[in-house]
Amino acid sequence: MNLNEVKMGKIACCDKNGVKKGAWTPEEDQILVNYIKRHGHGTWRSLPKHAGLLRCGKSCRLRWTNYLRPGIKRGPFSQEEESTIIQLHAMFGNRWAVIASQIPGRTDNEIKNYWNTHLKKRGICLAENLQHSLLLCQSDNPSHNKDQVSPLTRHSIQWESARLEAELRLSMESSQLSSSTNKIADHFLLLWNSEIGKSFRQIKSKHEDLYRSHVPEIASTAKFGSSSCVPIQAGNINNNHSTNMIQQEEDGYKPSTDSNSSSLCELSDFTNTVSDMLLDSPVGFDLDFFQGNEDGFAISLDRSPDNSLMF
DNA sequence: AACCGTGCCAACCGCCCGGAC
DNA sequence: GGTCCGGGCGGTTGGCACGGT
Repeated sequence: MNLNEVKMGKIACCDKNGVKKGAWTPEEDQILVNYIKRHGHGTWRSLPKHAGLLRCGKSCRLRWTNYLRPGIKRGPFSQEEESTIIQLHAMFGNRWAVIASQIPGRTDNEIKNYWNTHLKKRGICLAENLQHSLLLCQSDNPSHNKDQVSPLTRHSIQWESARLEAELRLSMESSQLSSSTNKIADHFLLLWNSEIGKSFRQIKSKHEDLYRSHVPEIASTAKFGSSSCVPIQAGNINNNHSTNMIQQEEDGYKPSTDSNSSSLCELSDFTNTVSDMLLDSPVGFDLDFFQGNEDGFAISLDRSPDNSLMF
């Protein structure tokens, strides 16, 4: 057992087999890189022996794919990458490999870590803050009648709170999805990368800009929510209006009929096209999975009407 | 200066899937 | 059809860094 393993706090159970564990040294990295450059990785299990490394093949593969492989992007995530992660996570849950495949230079491990340490926490904090704000508005201050709270604010809080809770719930439940969803995920990736997916993201951006410009108090704090951009209908929350975009408010805001209606038309067209594509799905899932309605369309990953994912 | 708590992230572990036999 | 094996994936662990007391 070497010093490094002692520092790592791990008893090298494989030491008796001559297999080293723990952090990789620069020397080991160099050996691995040189070998793969010359011979390719071949069979991972036999690689350590041929390369002269005292590691198991699995460890070599992990080190290569997550750290040494060319094209790995280090450093902080950009706004765009973050937004993509959130959107894809809303669709696929904890399927990090699928998400990573859409973000060049980032590994599944890195995305998983980023989600667990940054995004998930941010989502929970925001949801709690919003719920707290709502409670304060409604009960803590007797002189502060809830009717005096701006409908826009109240509606926004309800909306964001409900959506975040549902999004978090979905992320937890997604781990329980059956393997049949793999093919569904593939199909969604196809859509995501198509022109349709591209235009869908543009349309969504339009709605977000509209939303942000009229809900500054939410937009300024709701980085998670505003960038995730995948409003979700929460079934177990008492919010009667959460599925409707904010339409009428006391501050005189009147949504632009033109931009709204054209966006809705685009969304409607998008929905129809997607439905057509999904009819060709090799998986054969029923269309309860993907429903259109007057509010737009919904993707119900668990096929429960109470947990639909609203676009 | 020492200790403690917390966040980050590289690495490990165990399970699962698909291909070969 | 059953078994074995390699590889991939997601969850978890634990050392390090850093800030607060």
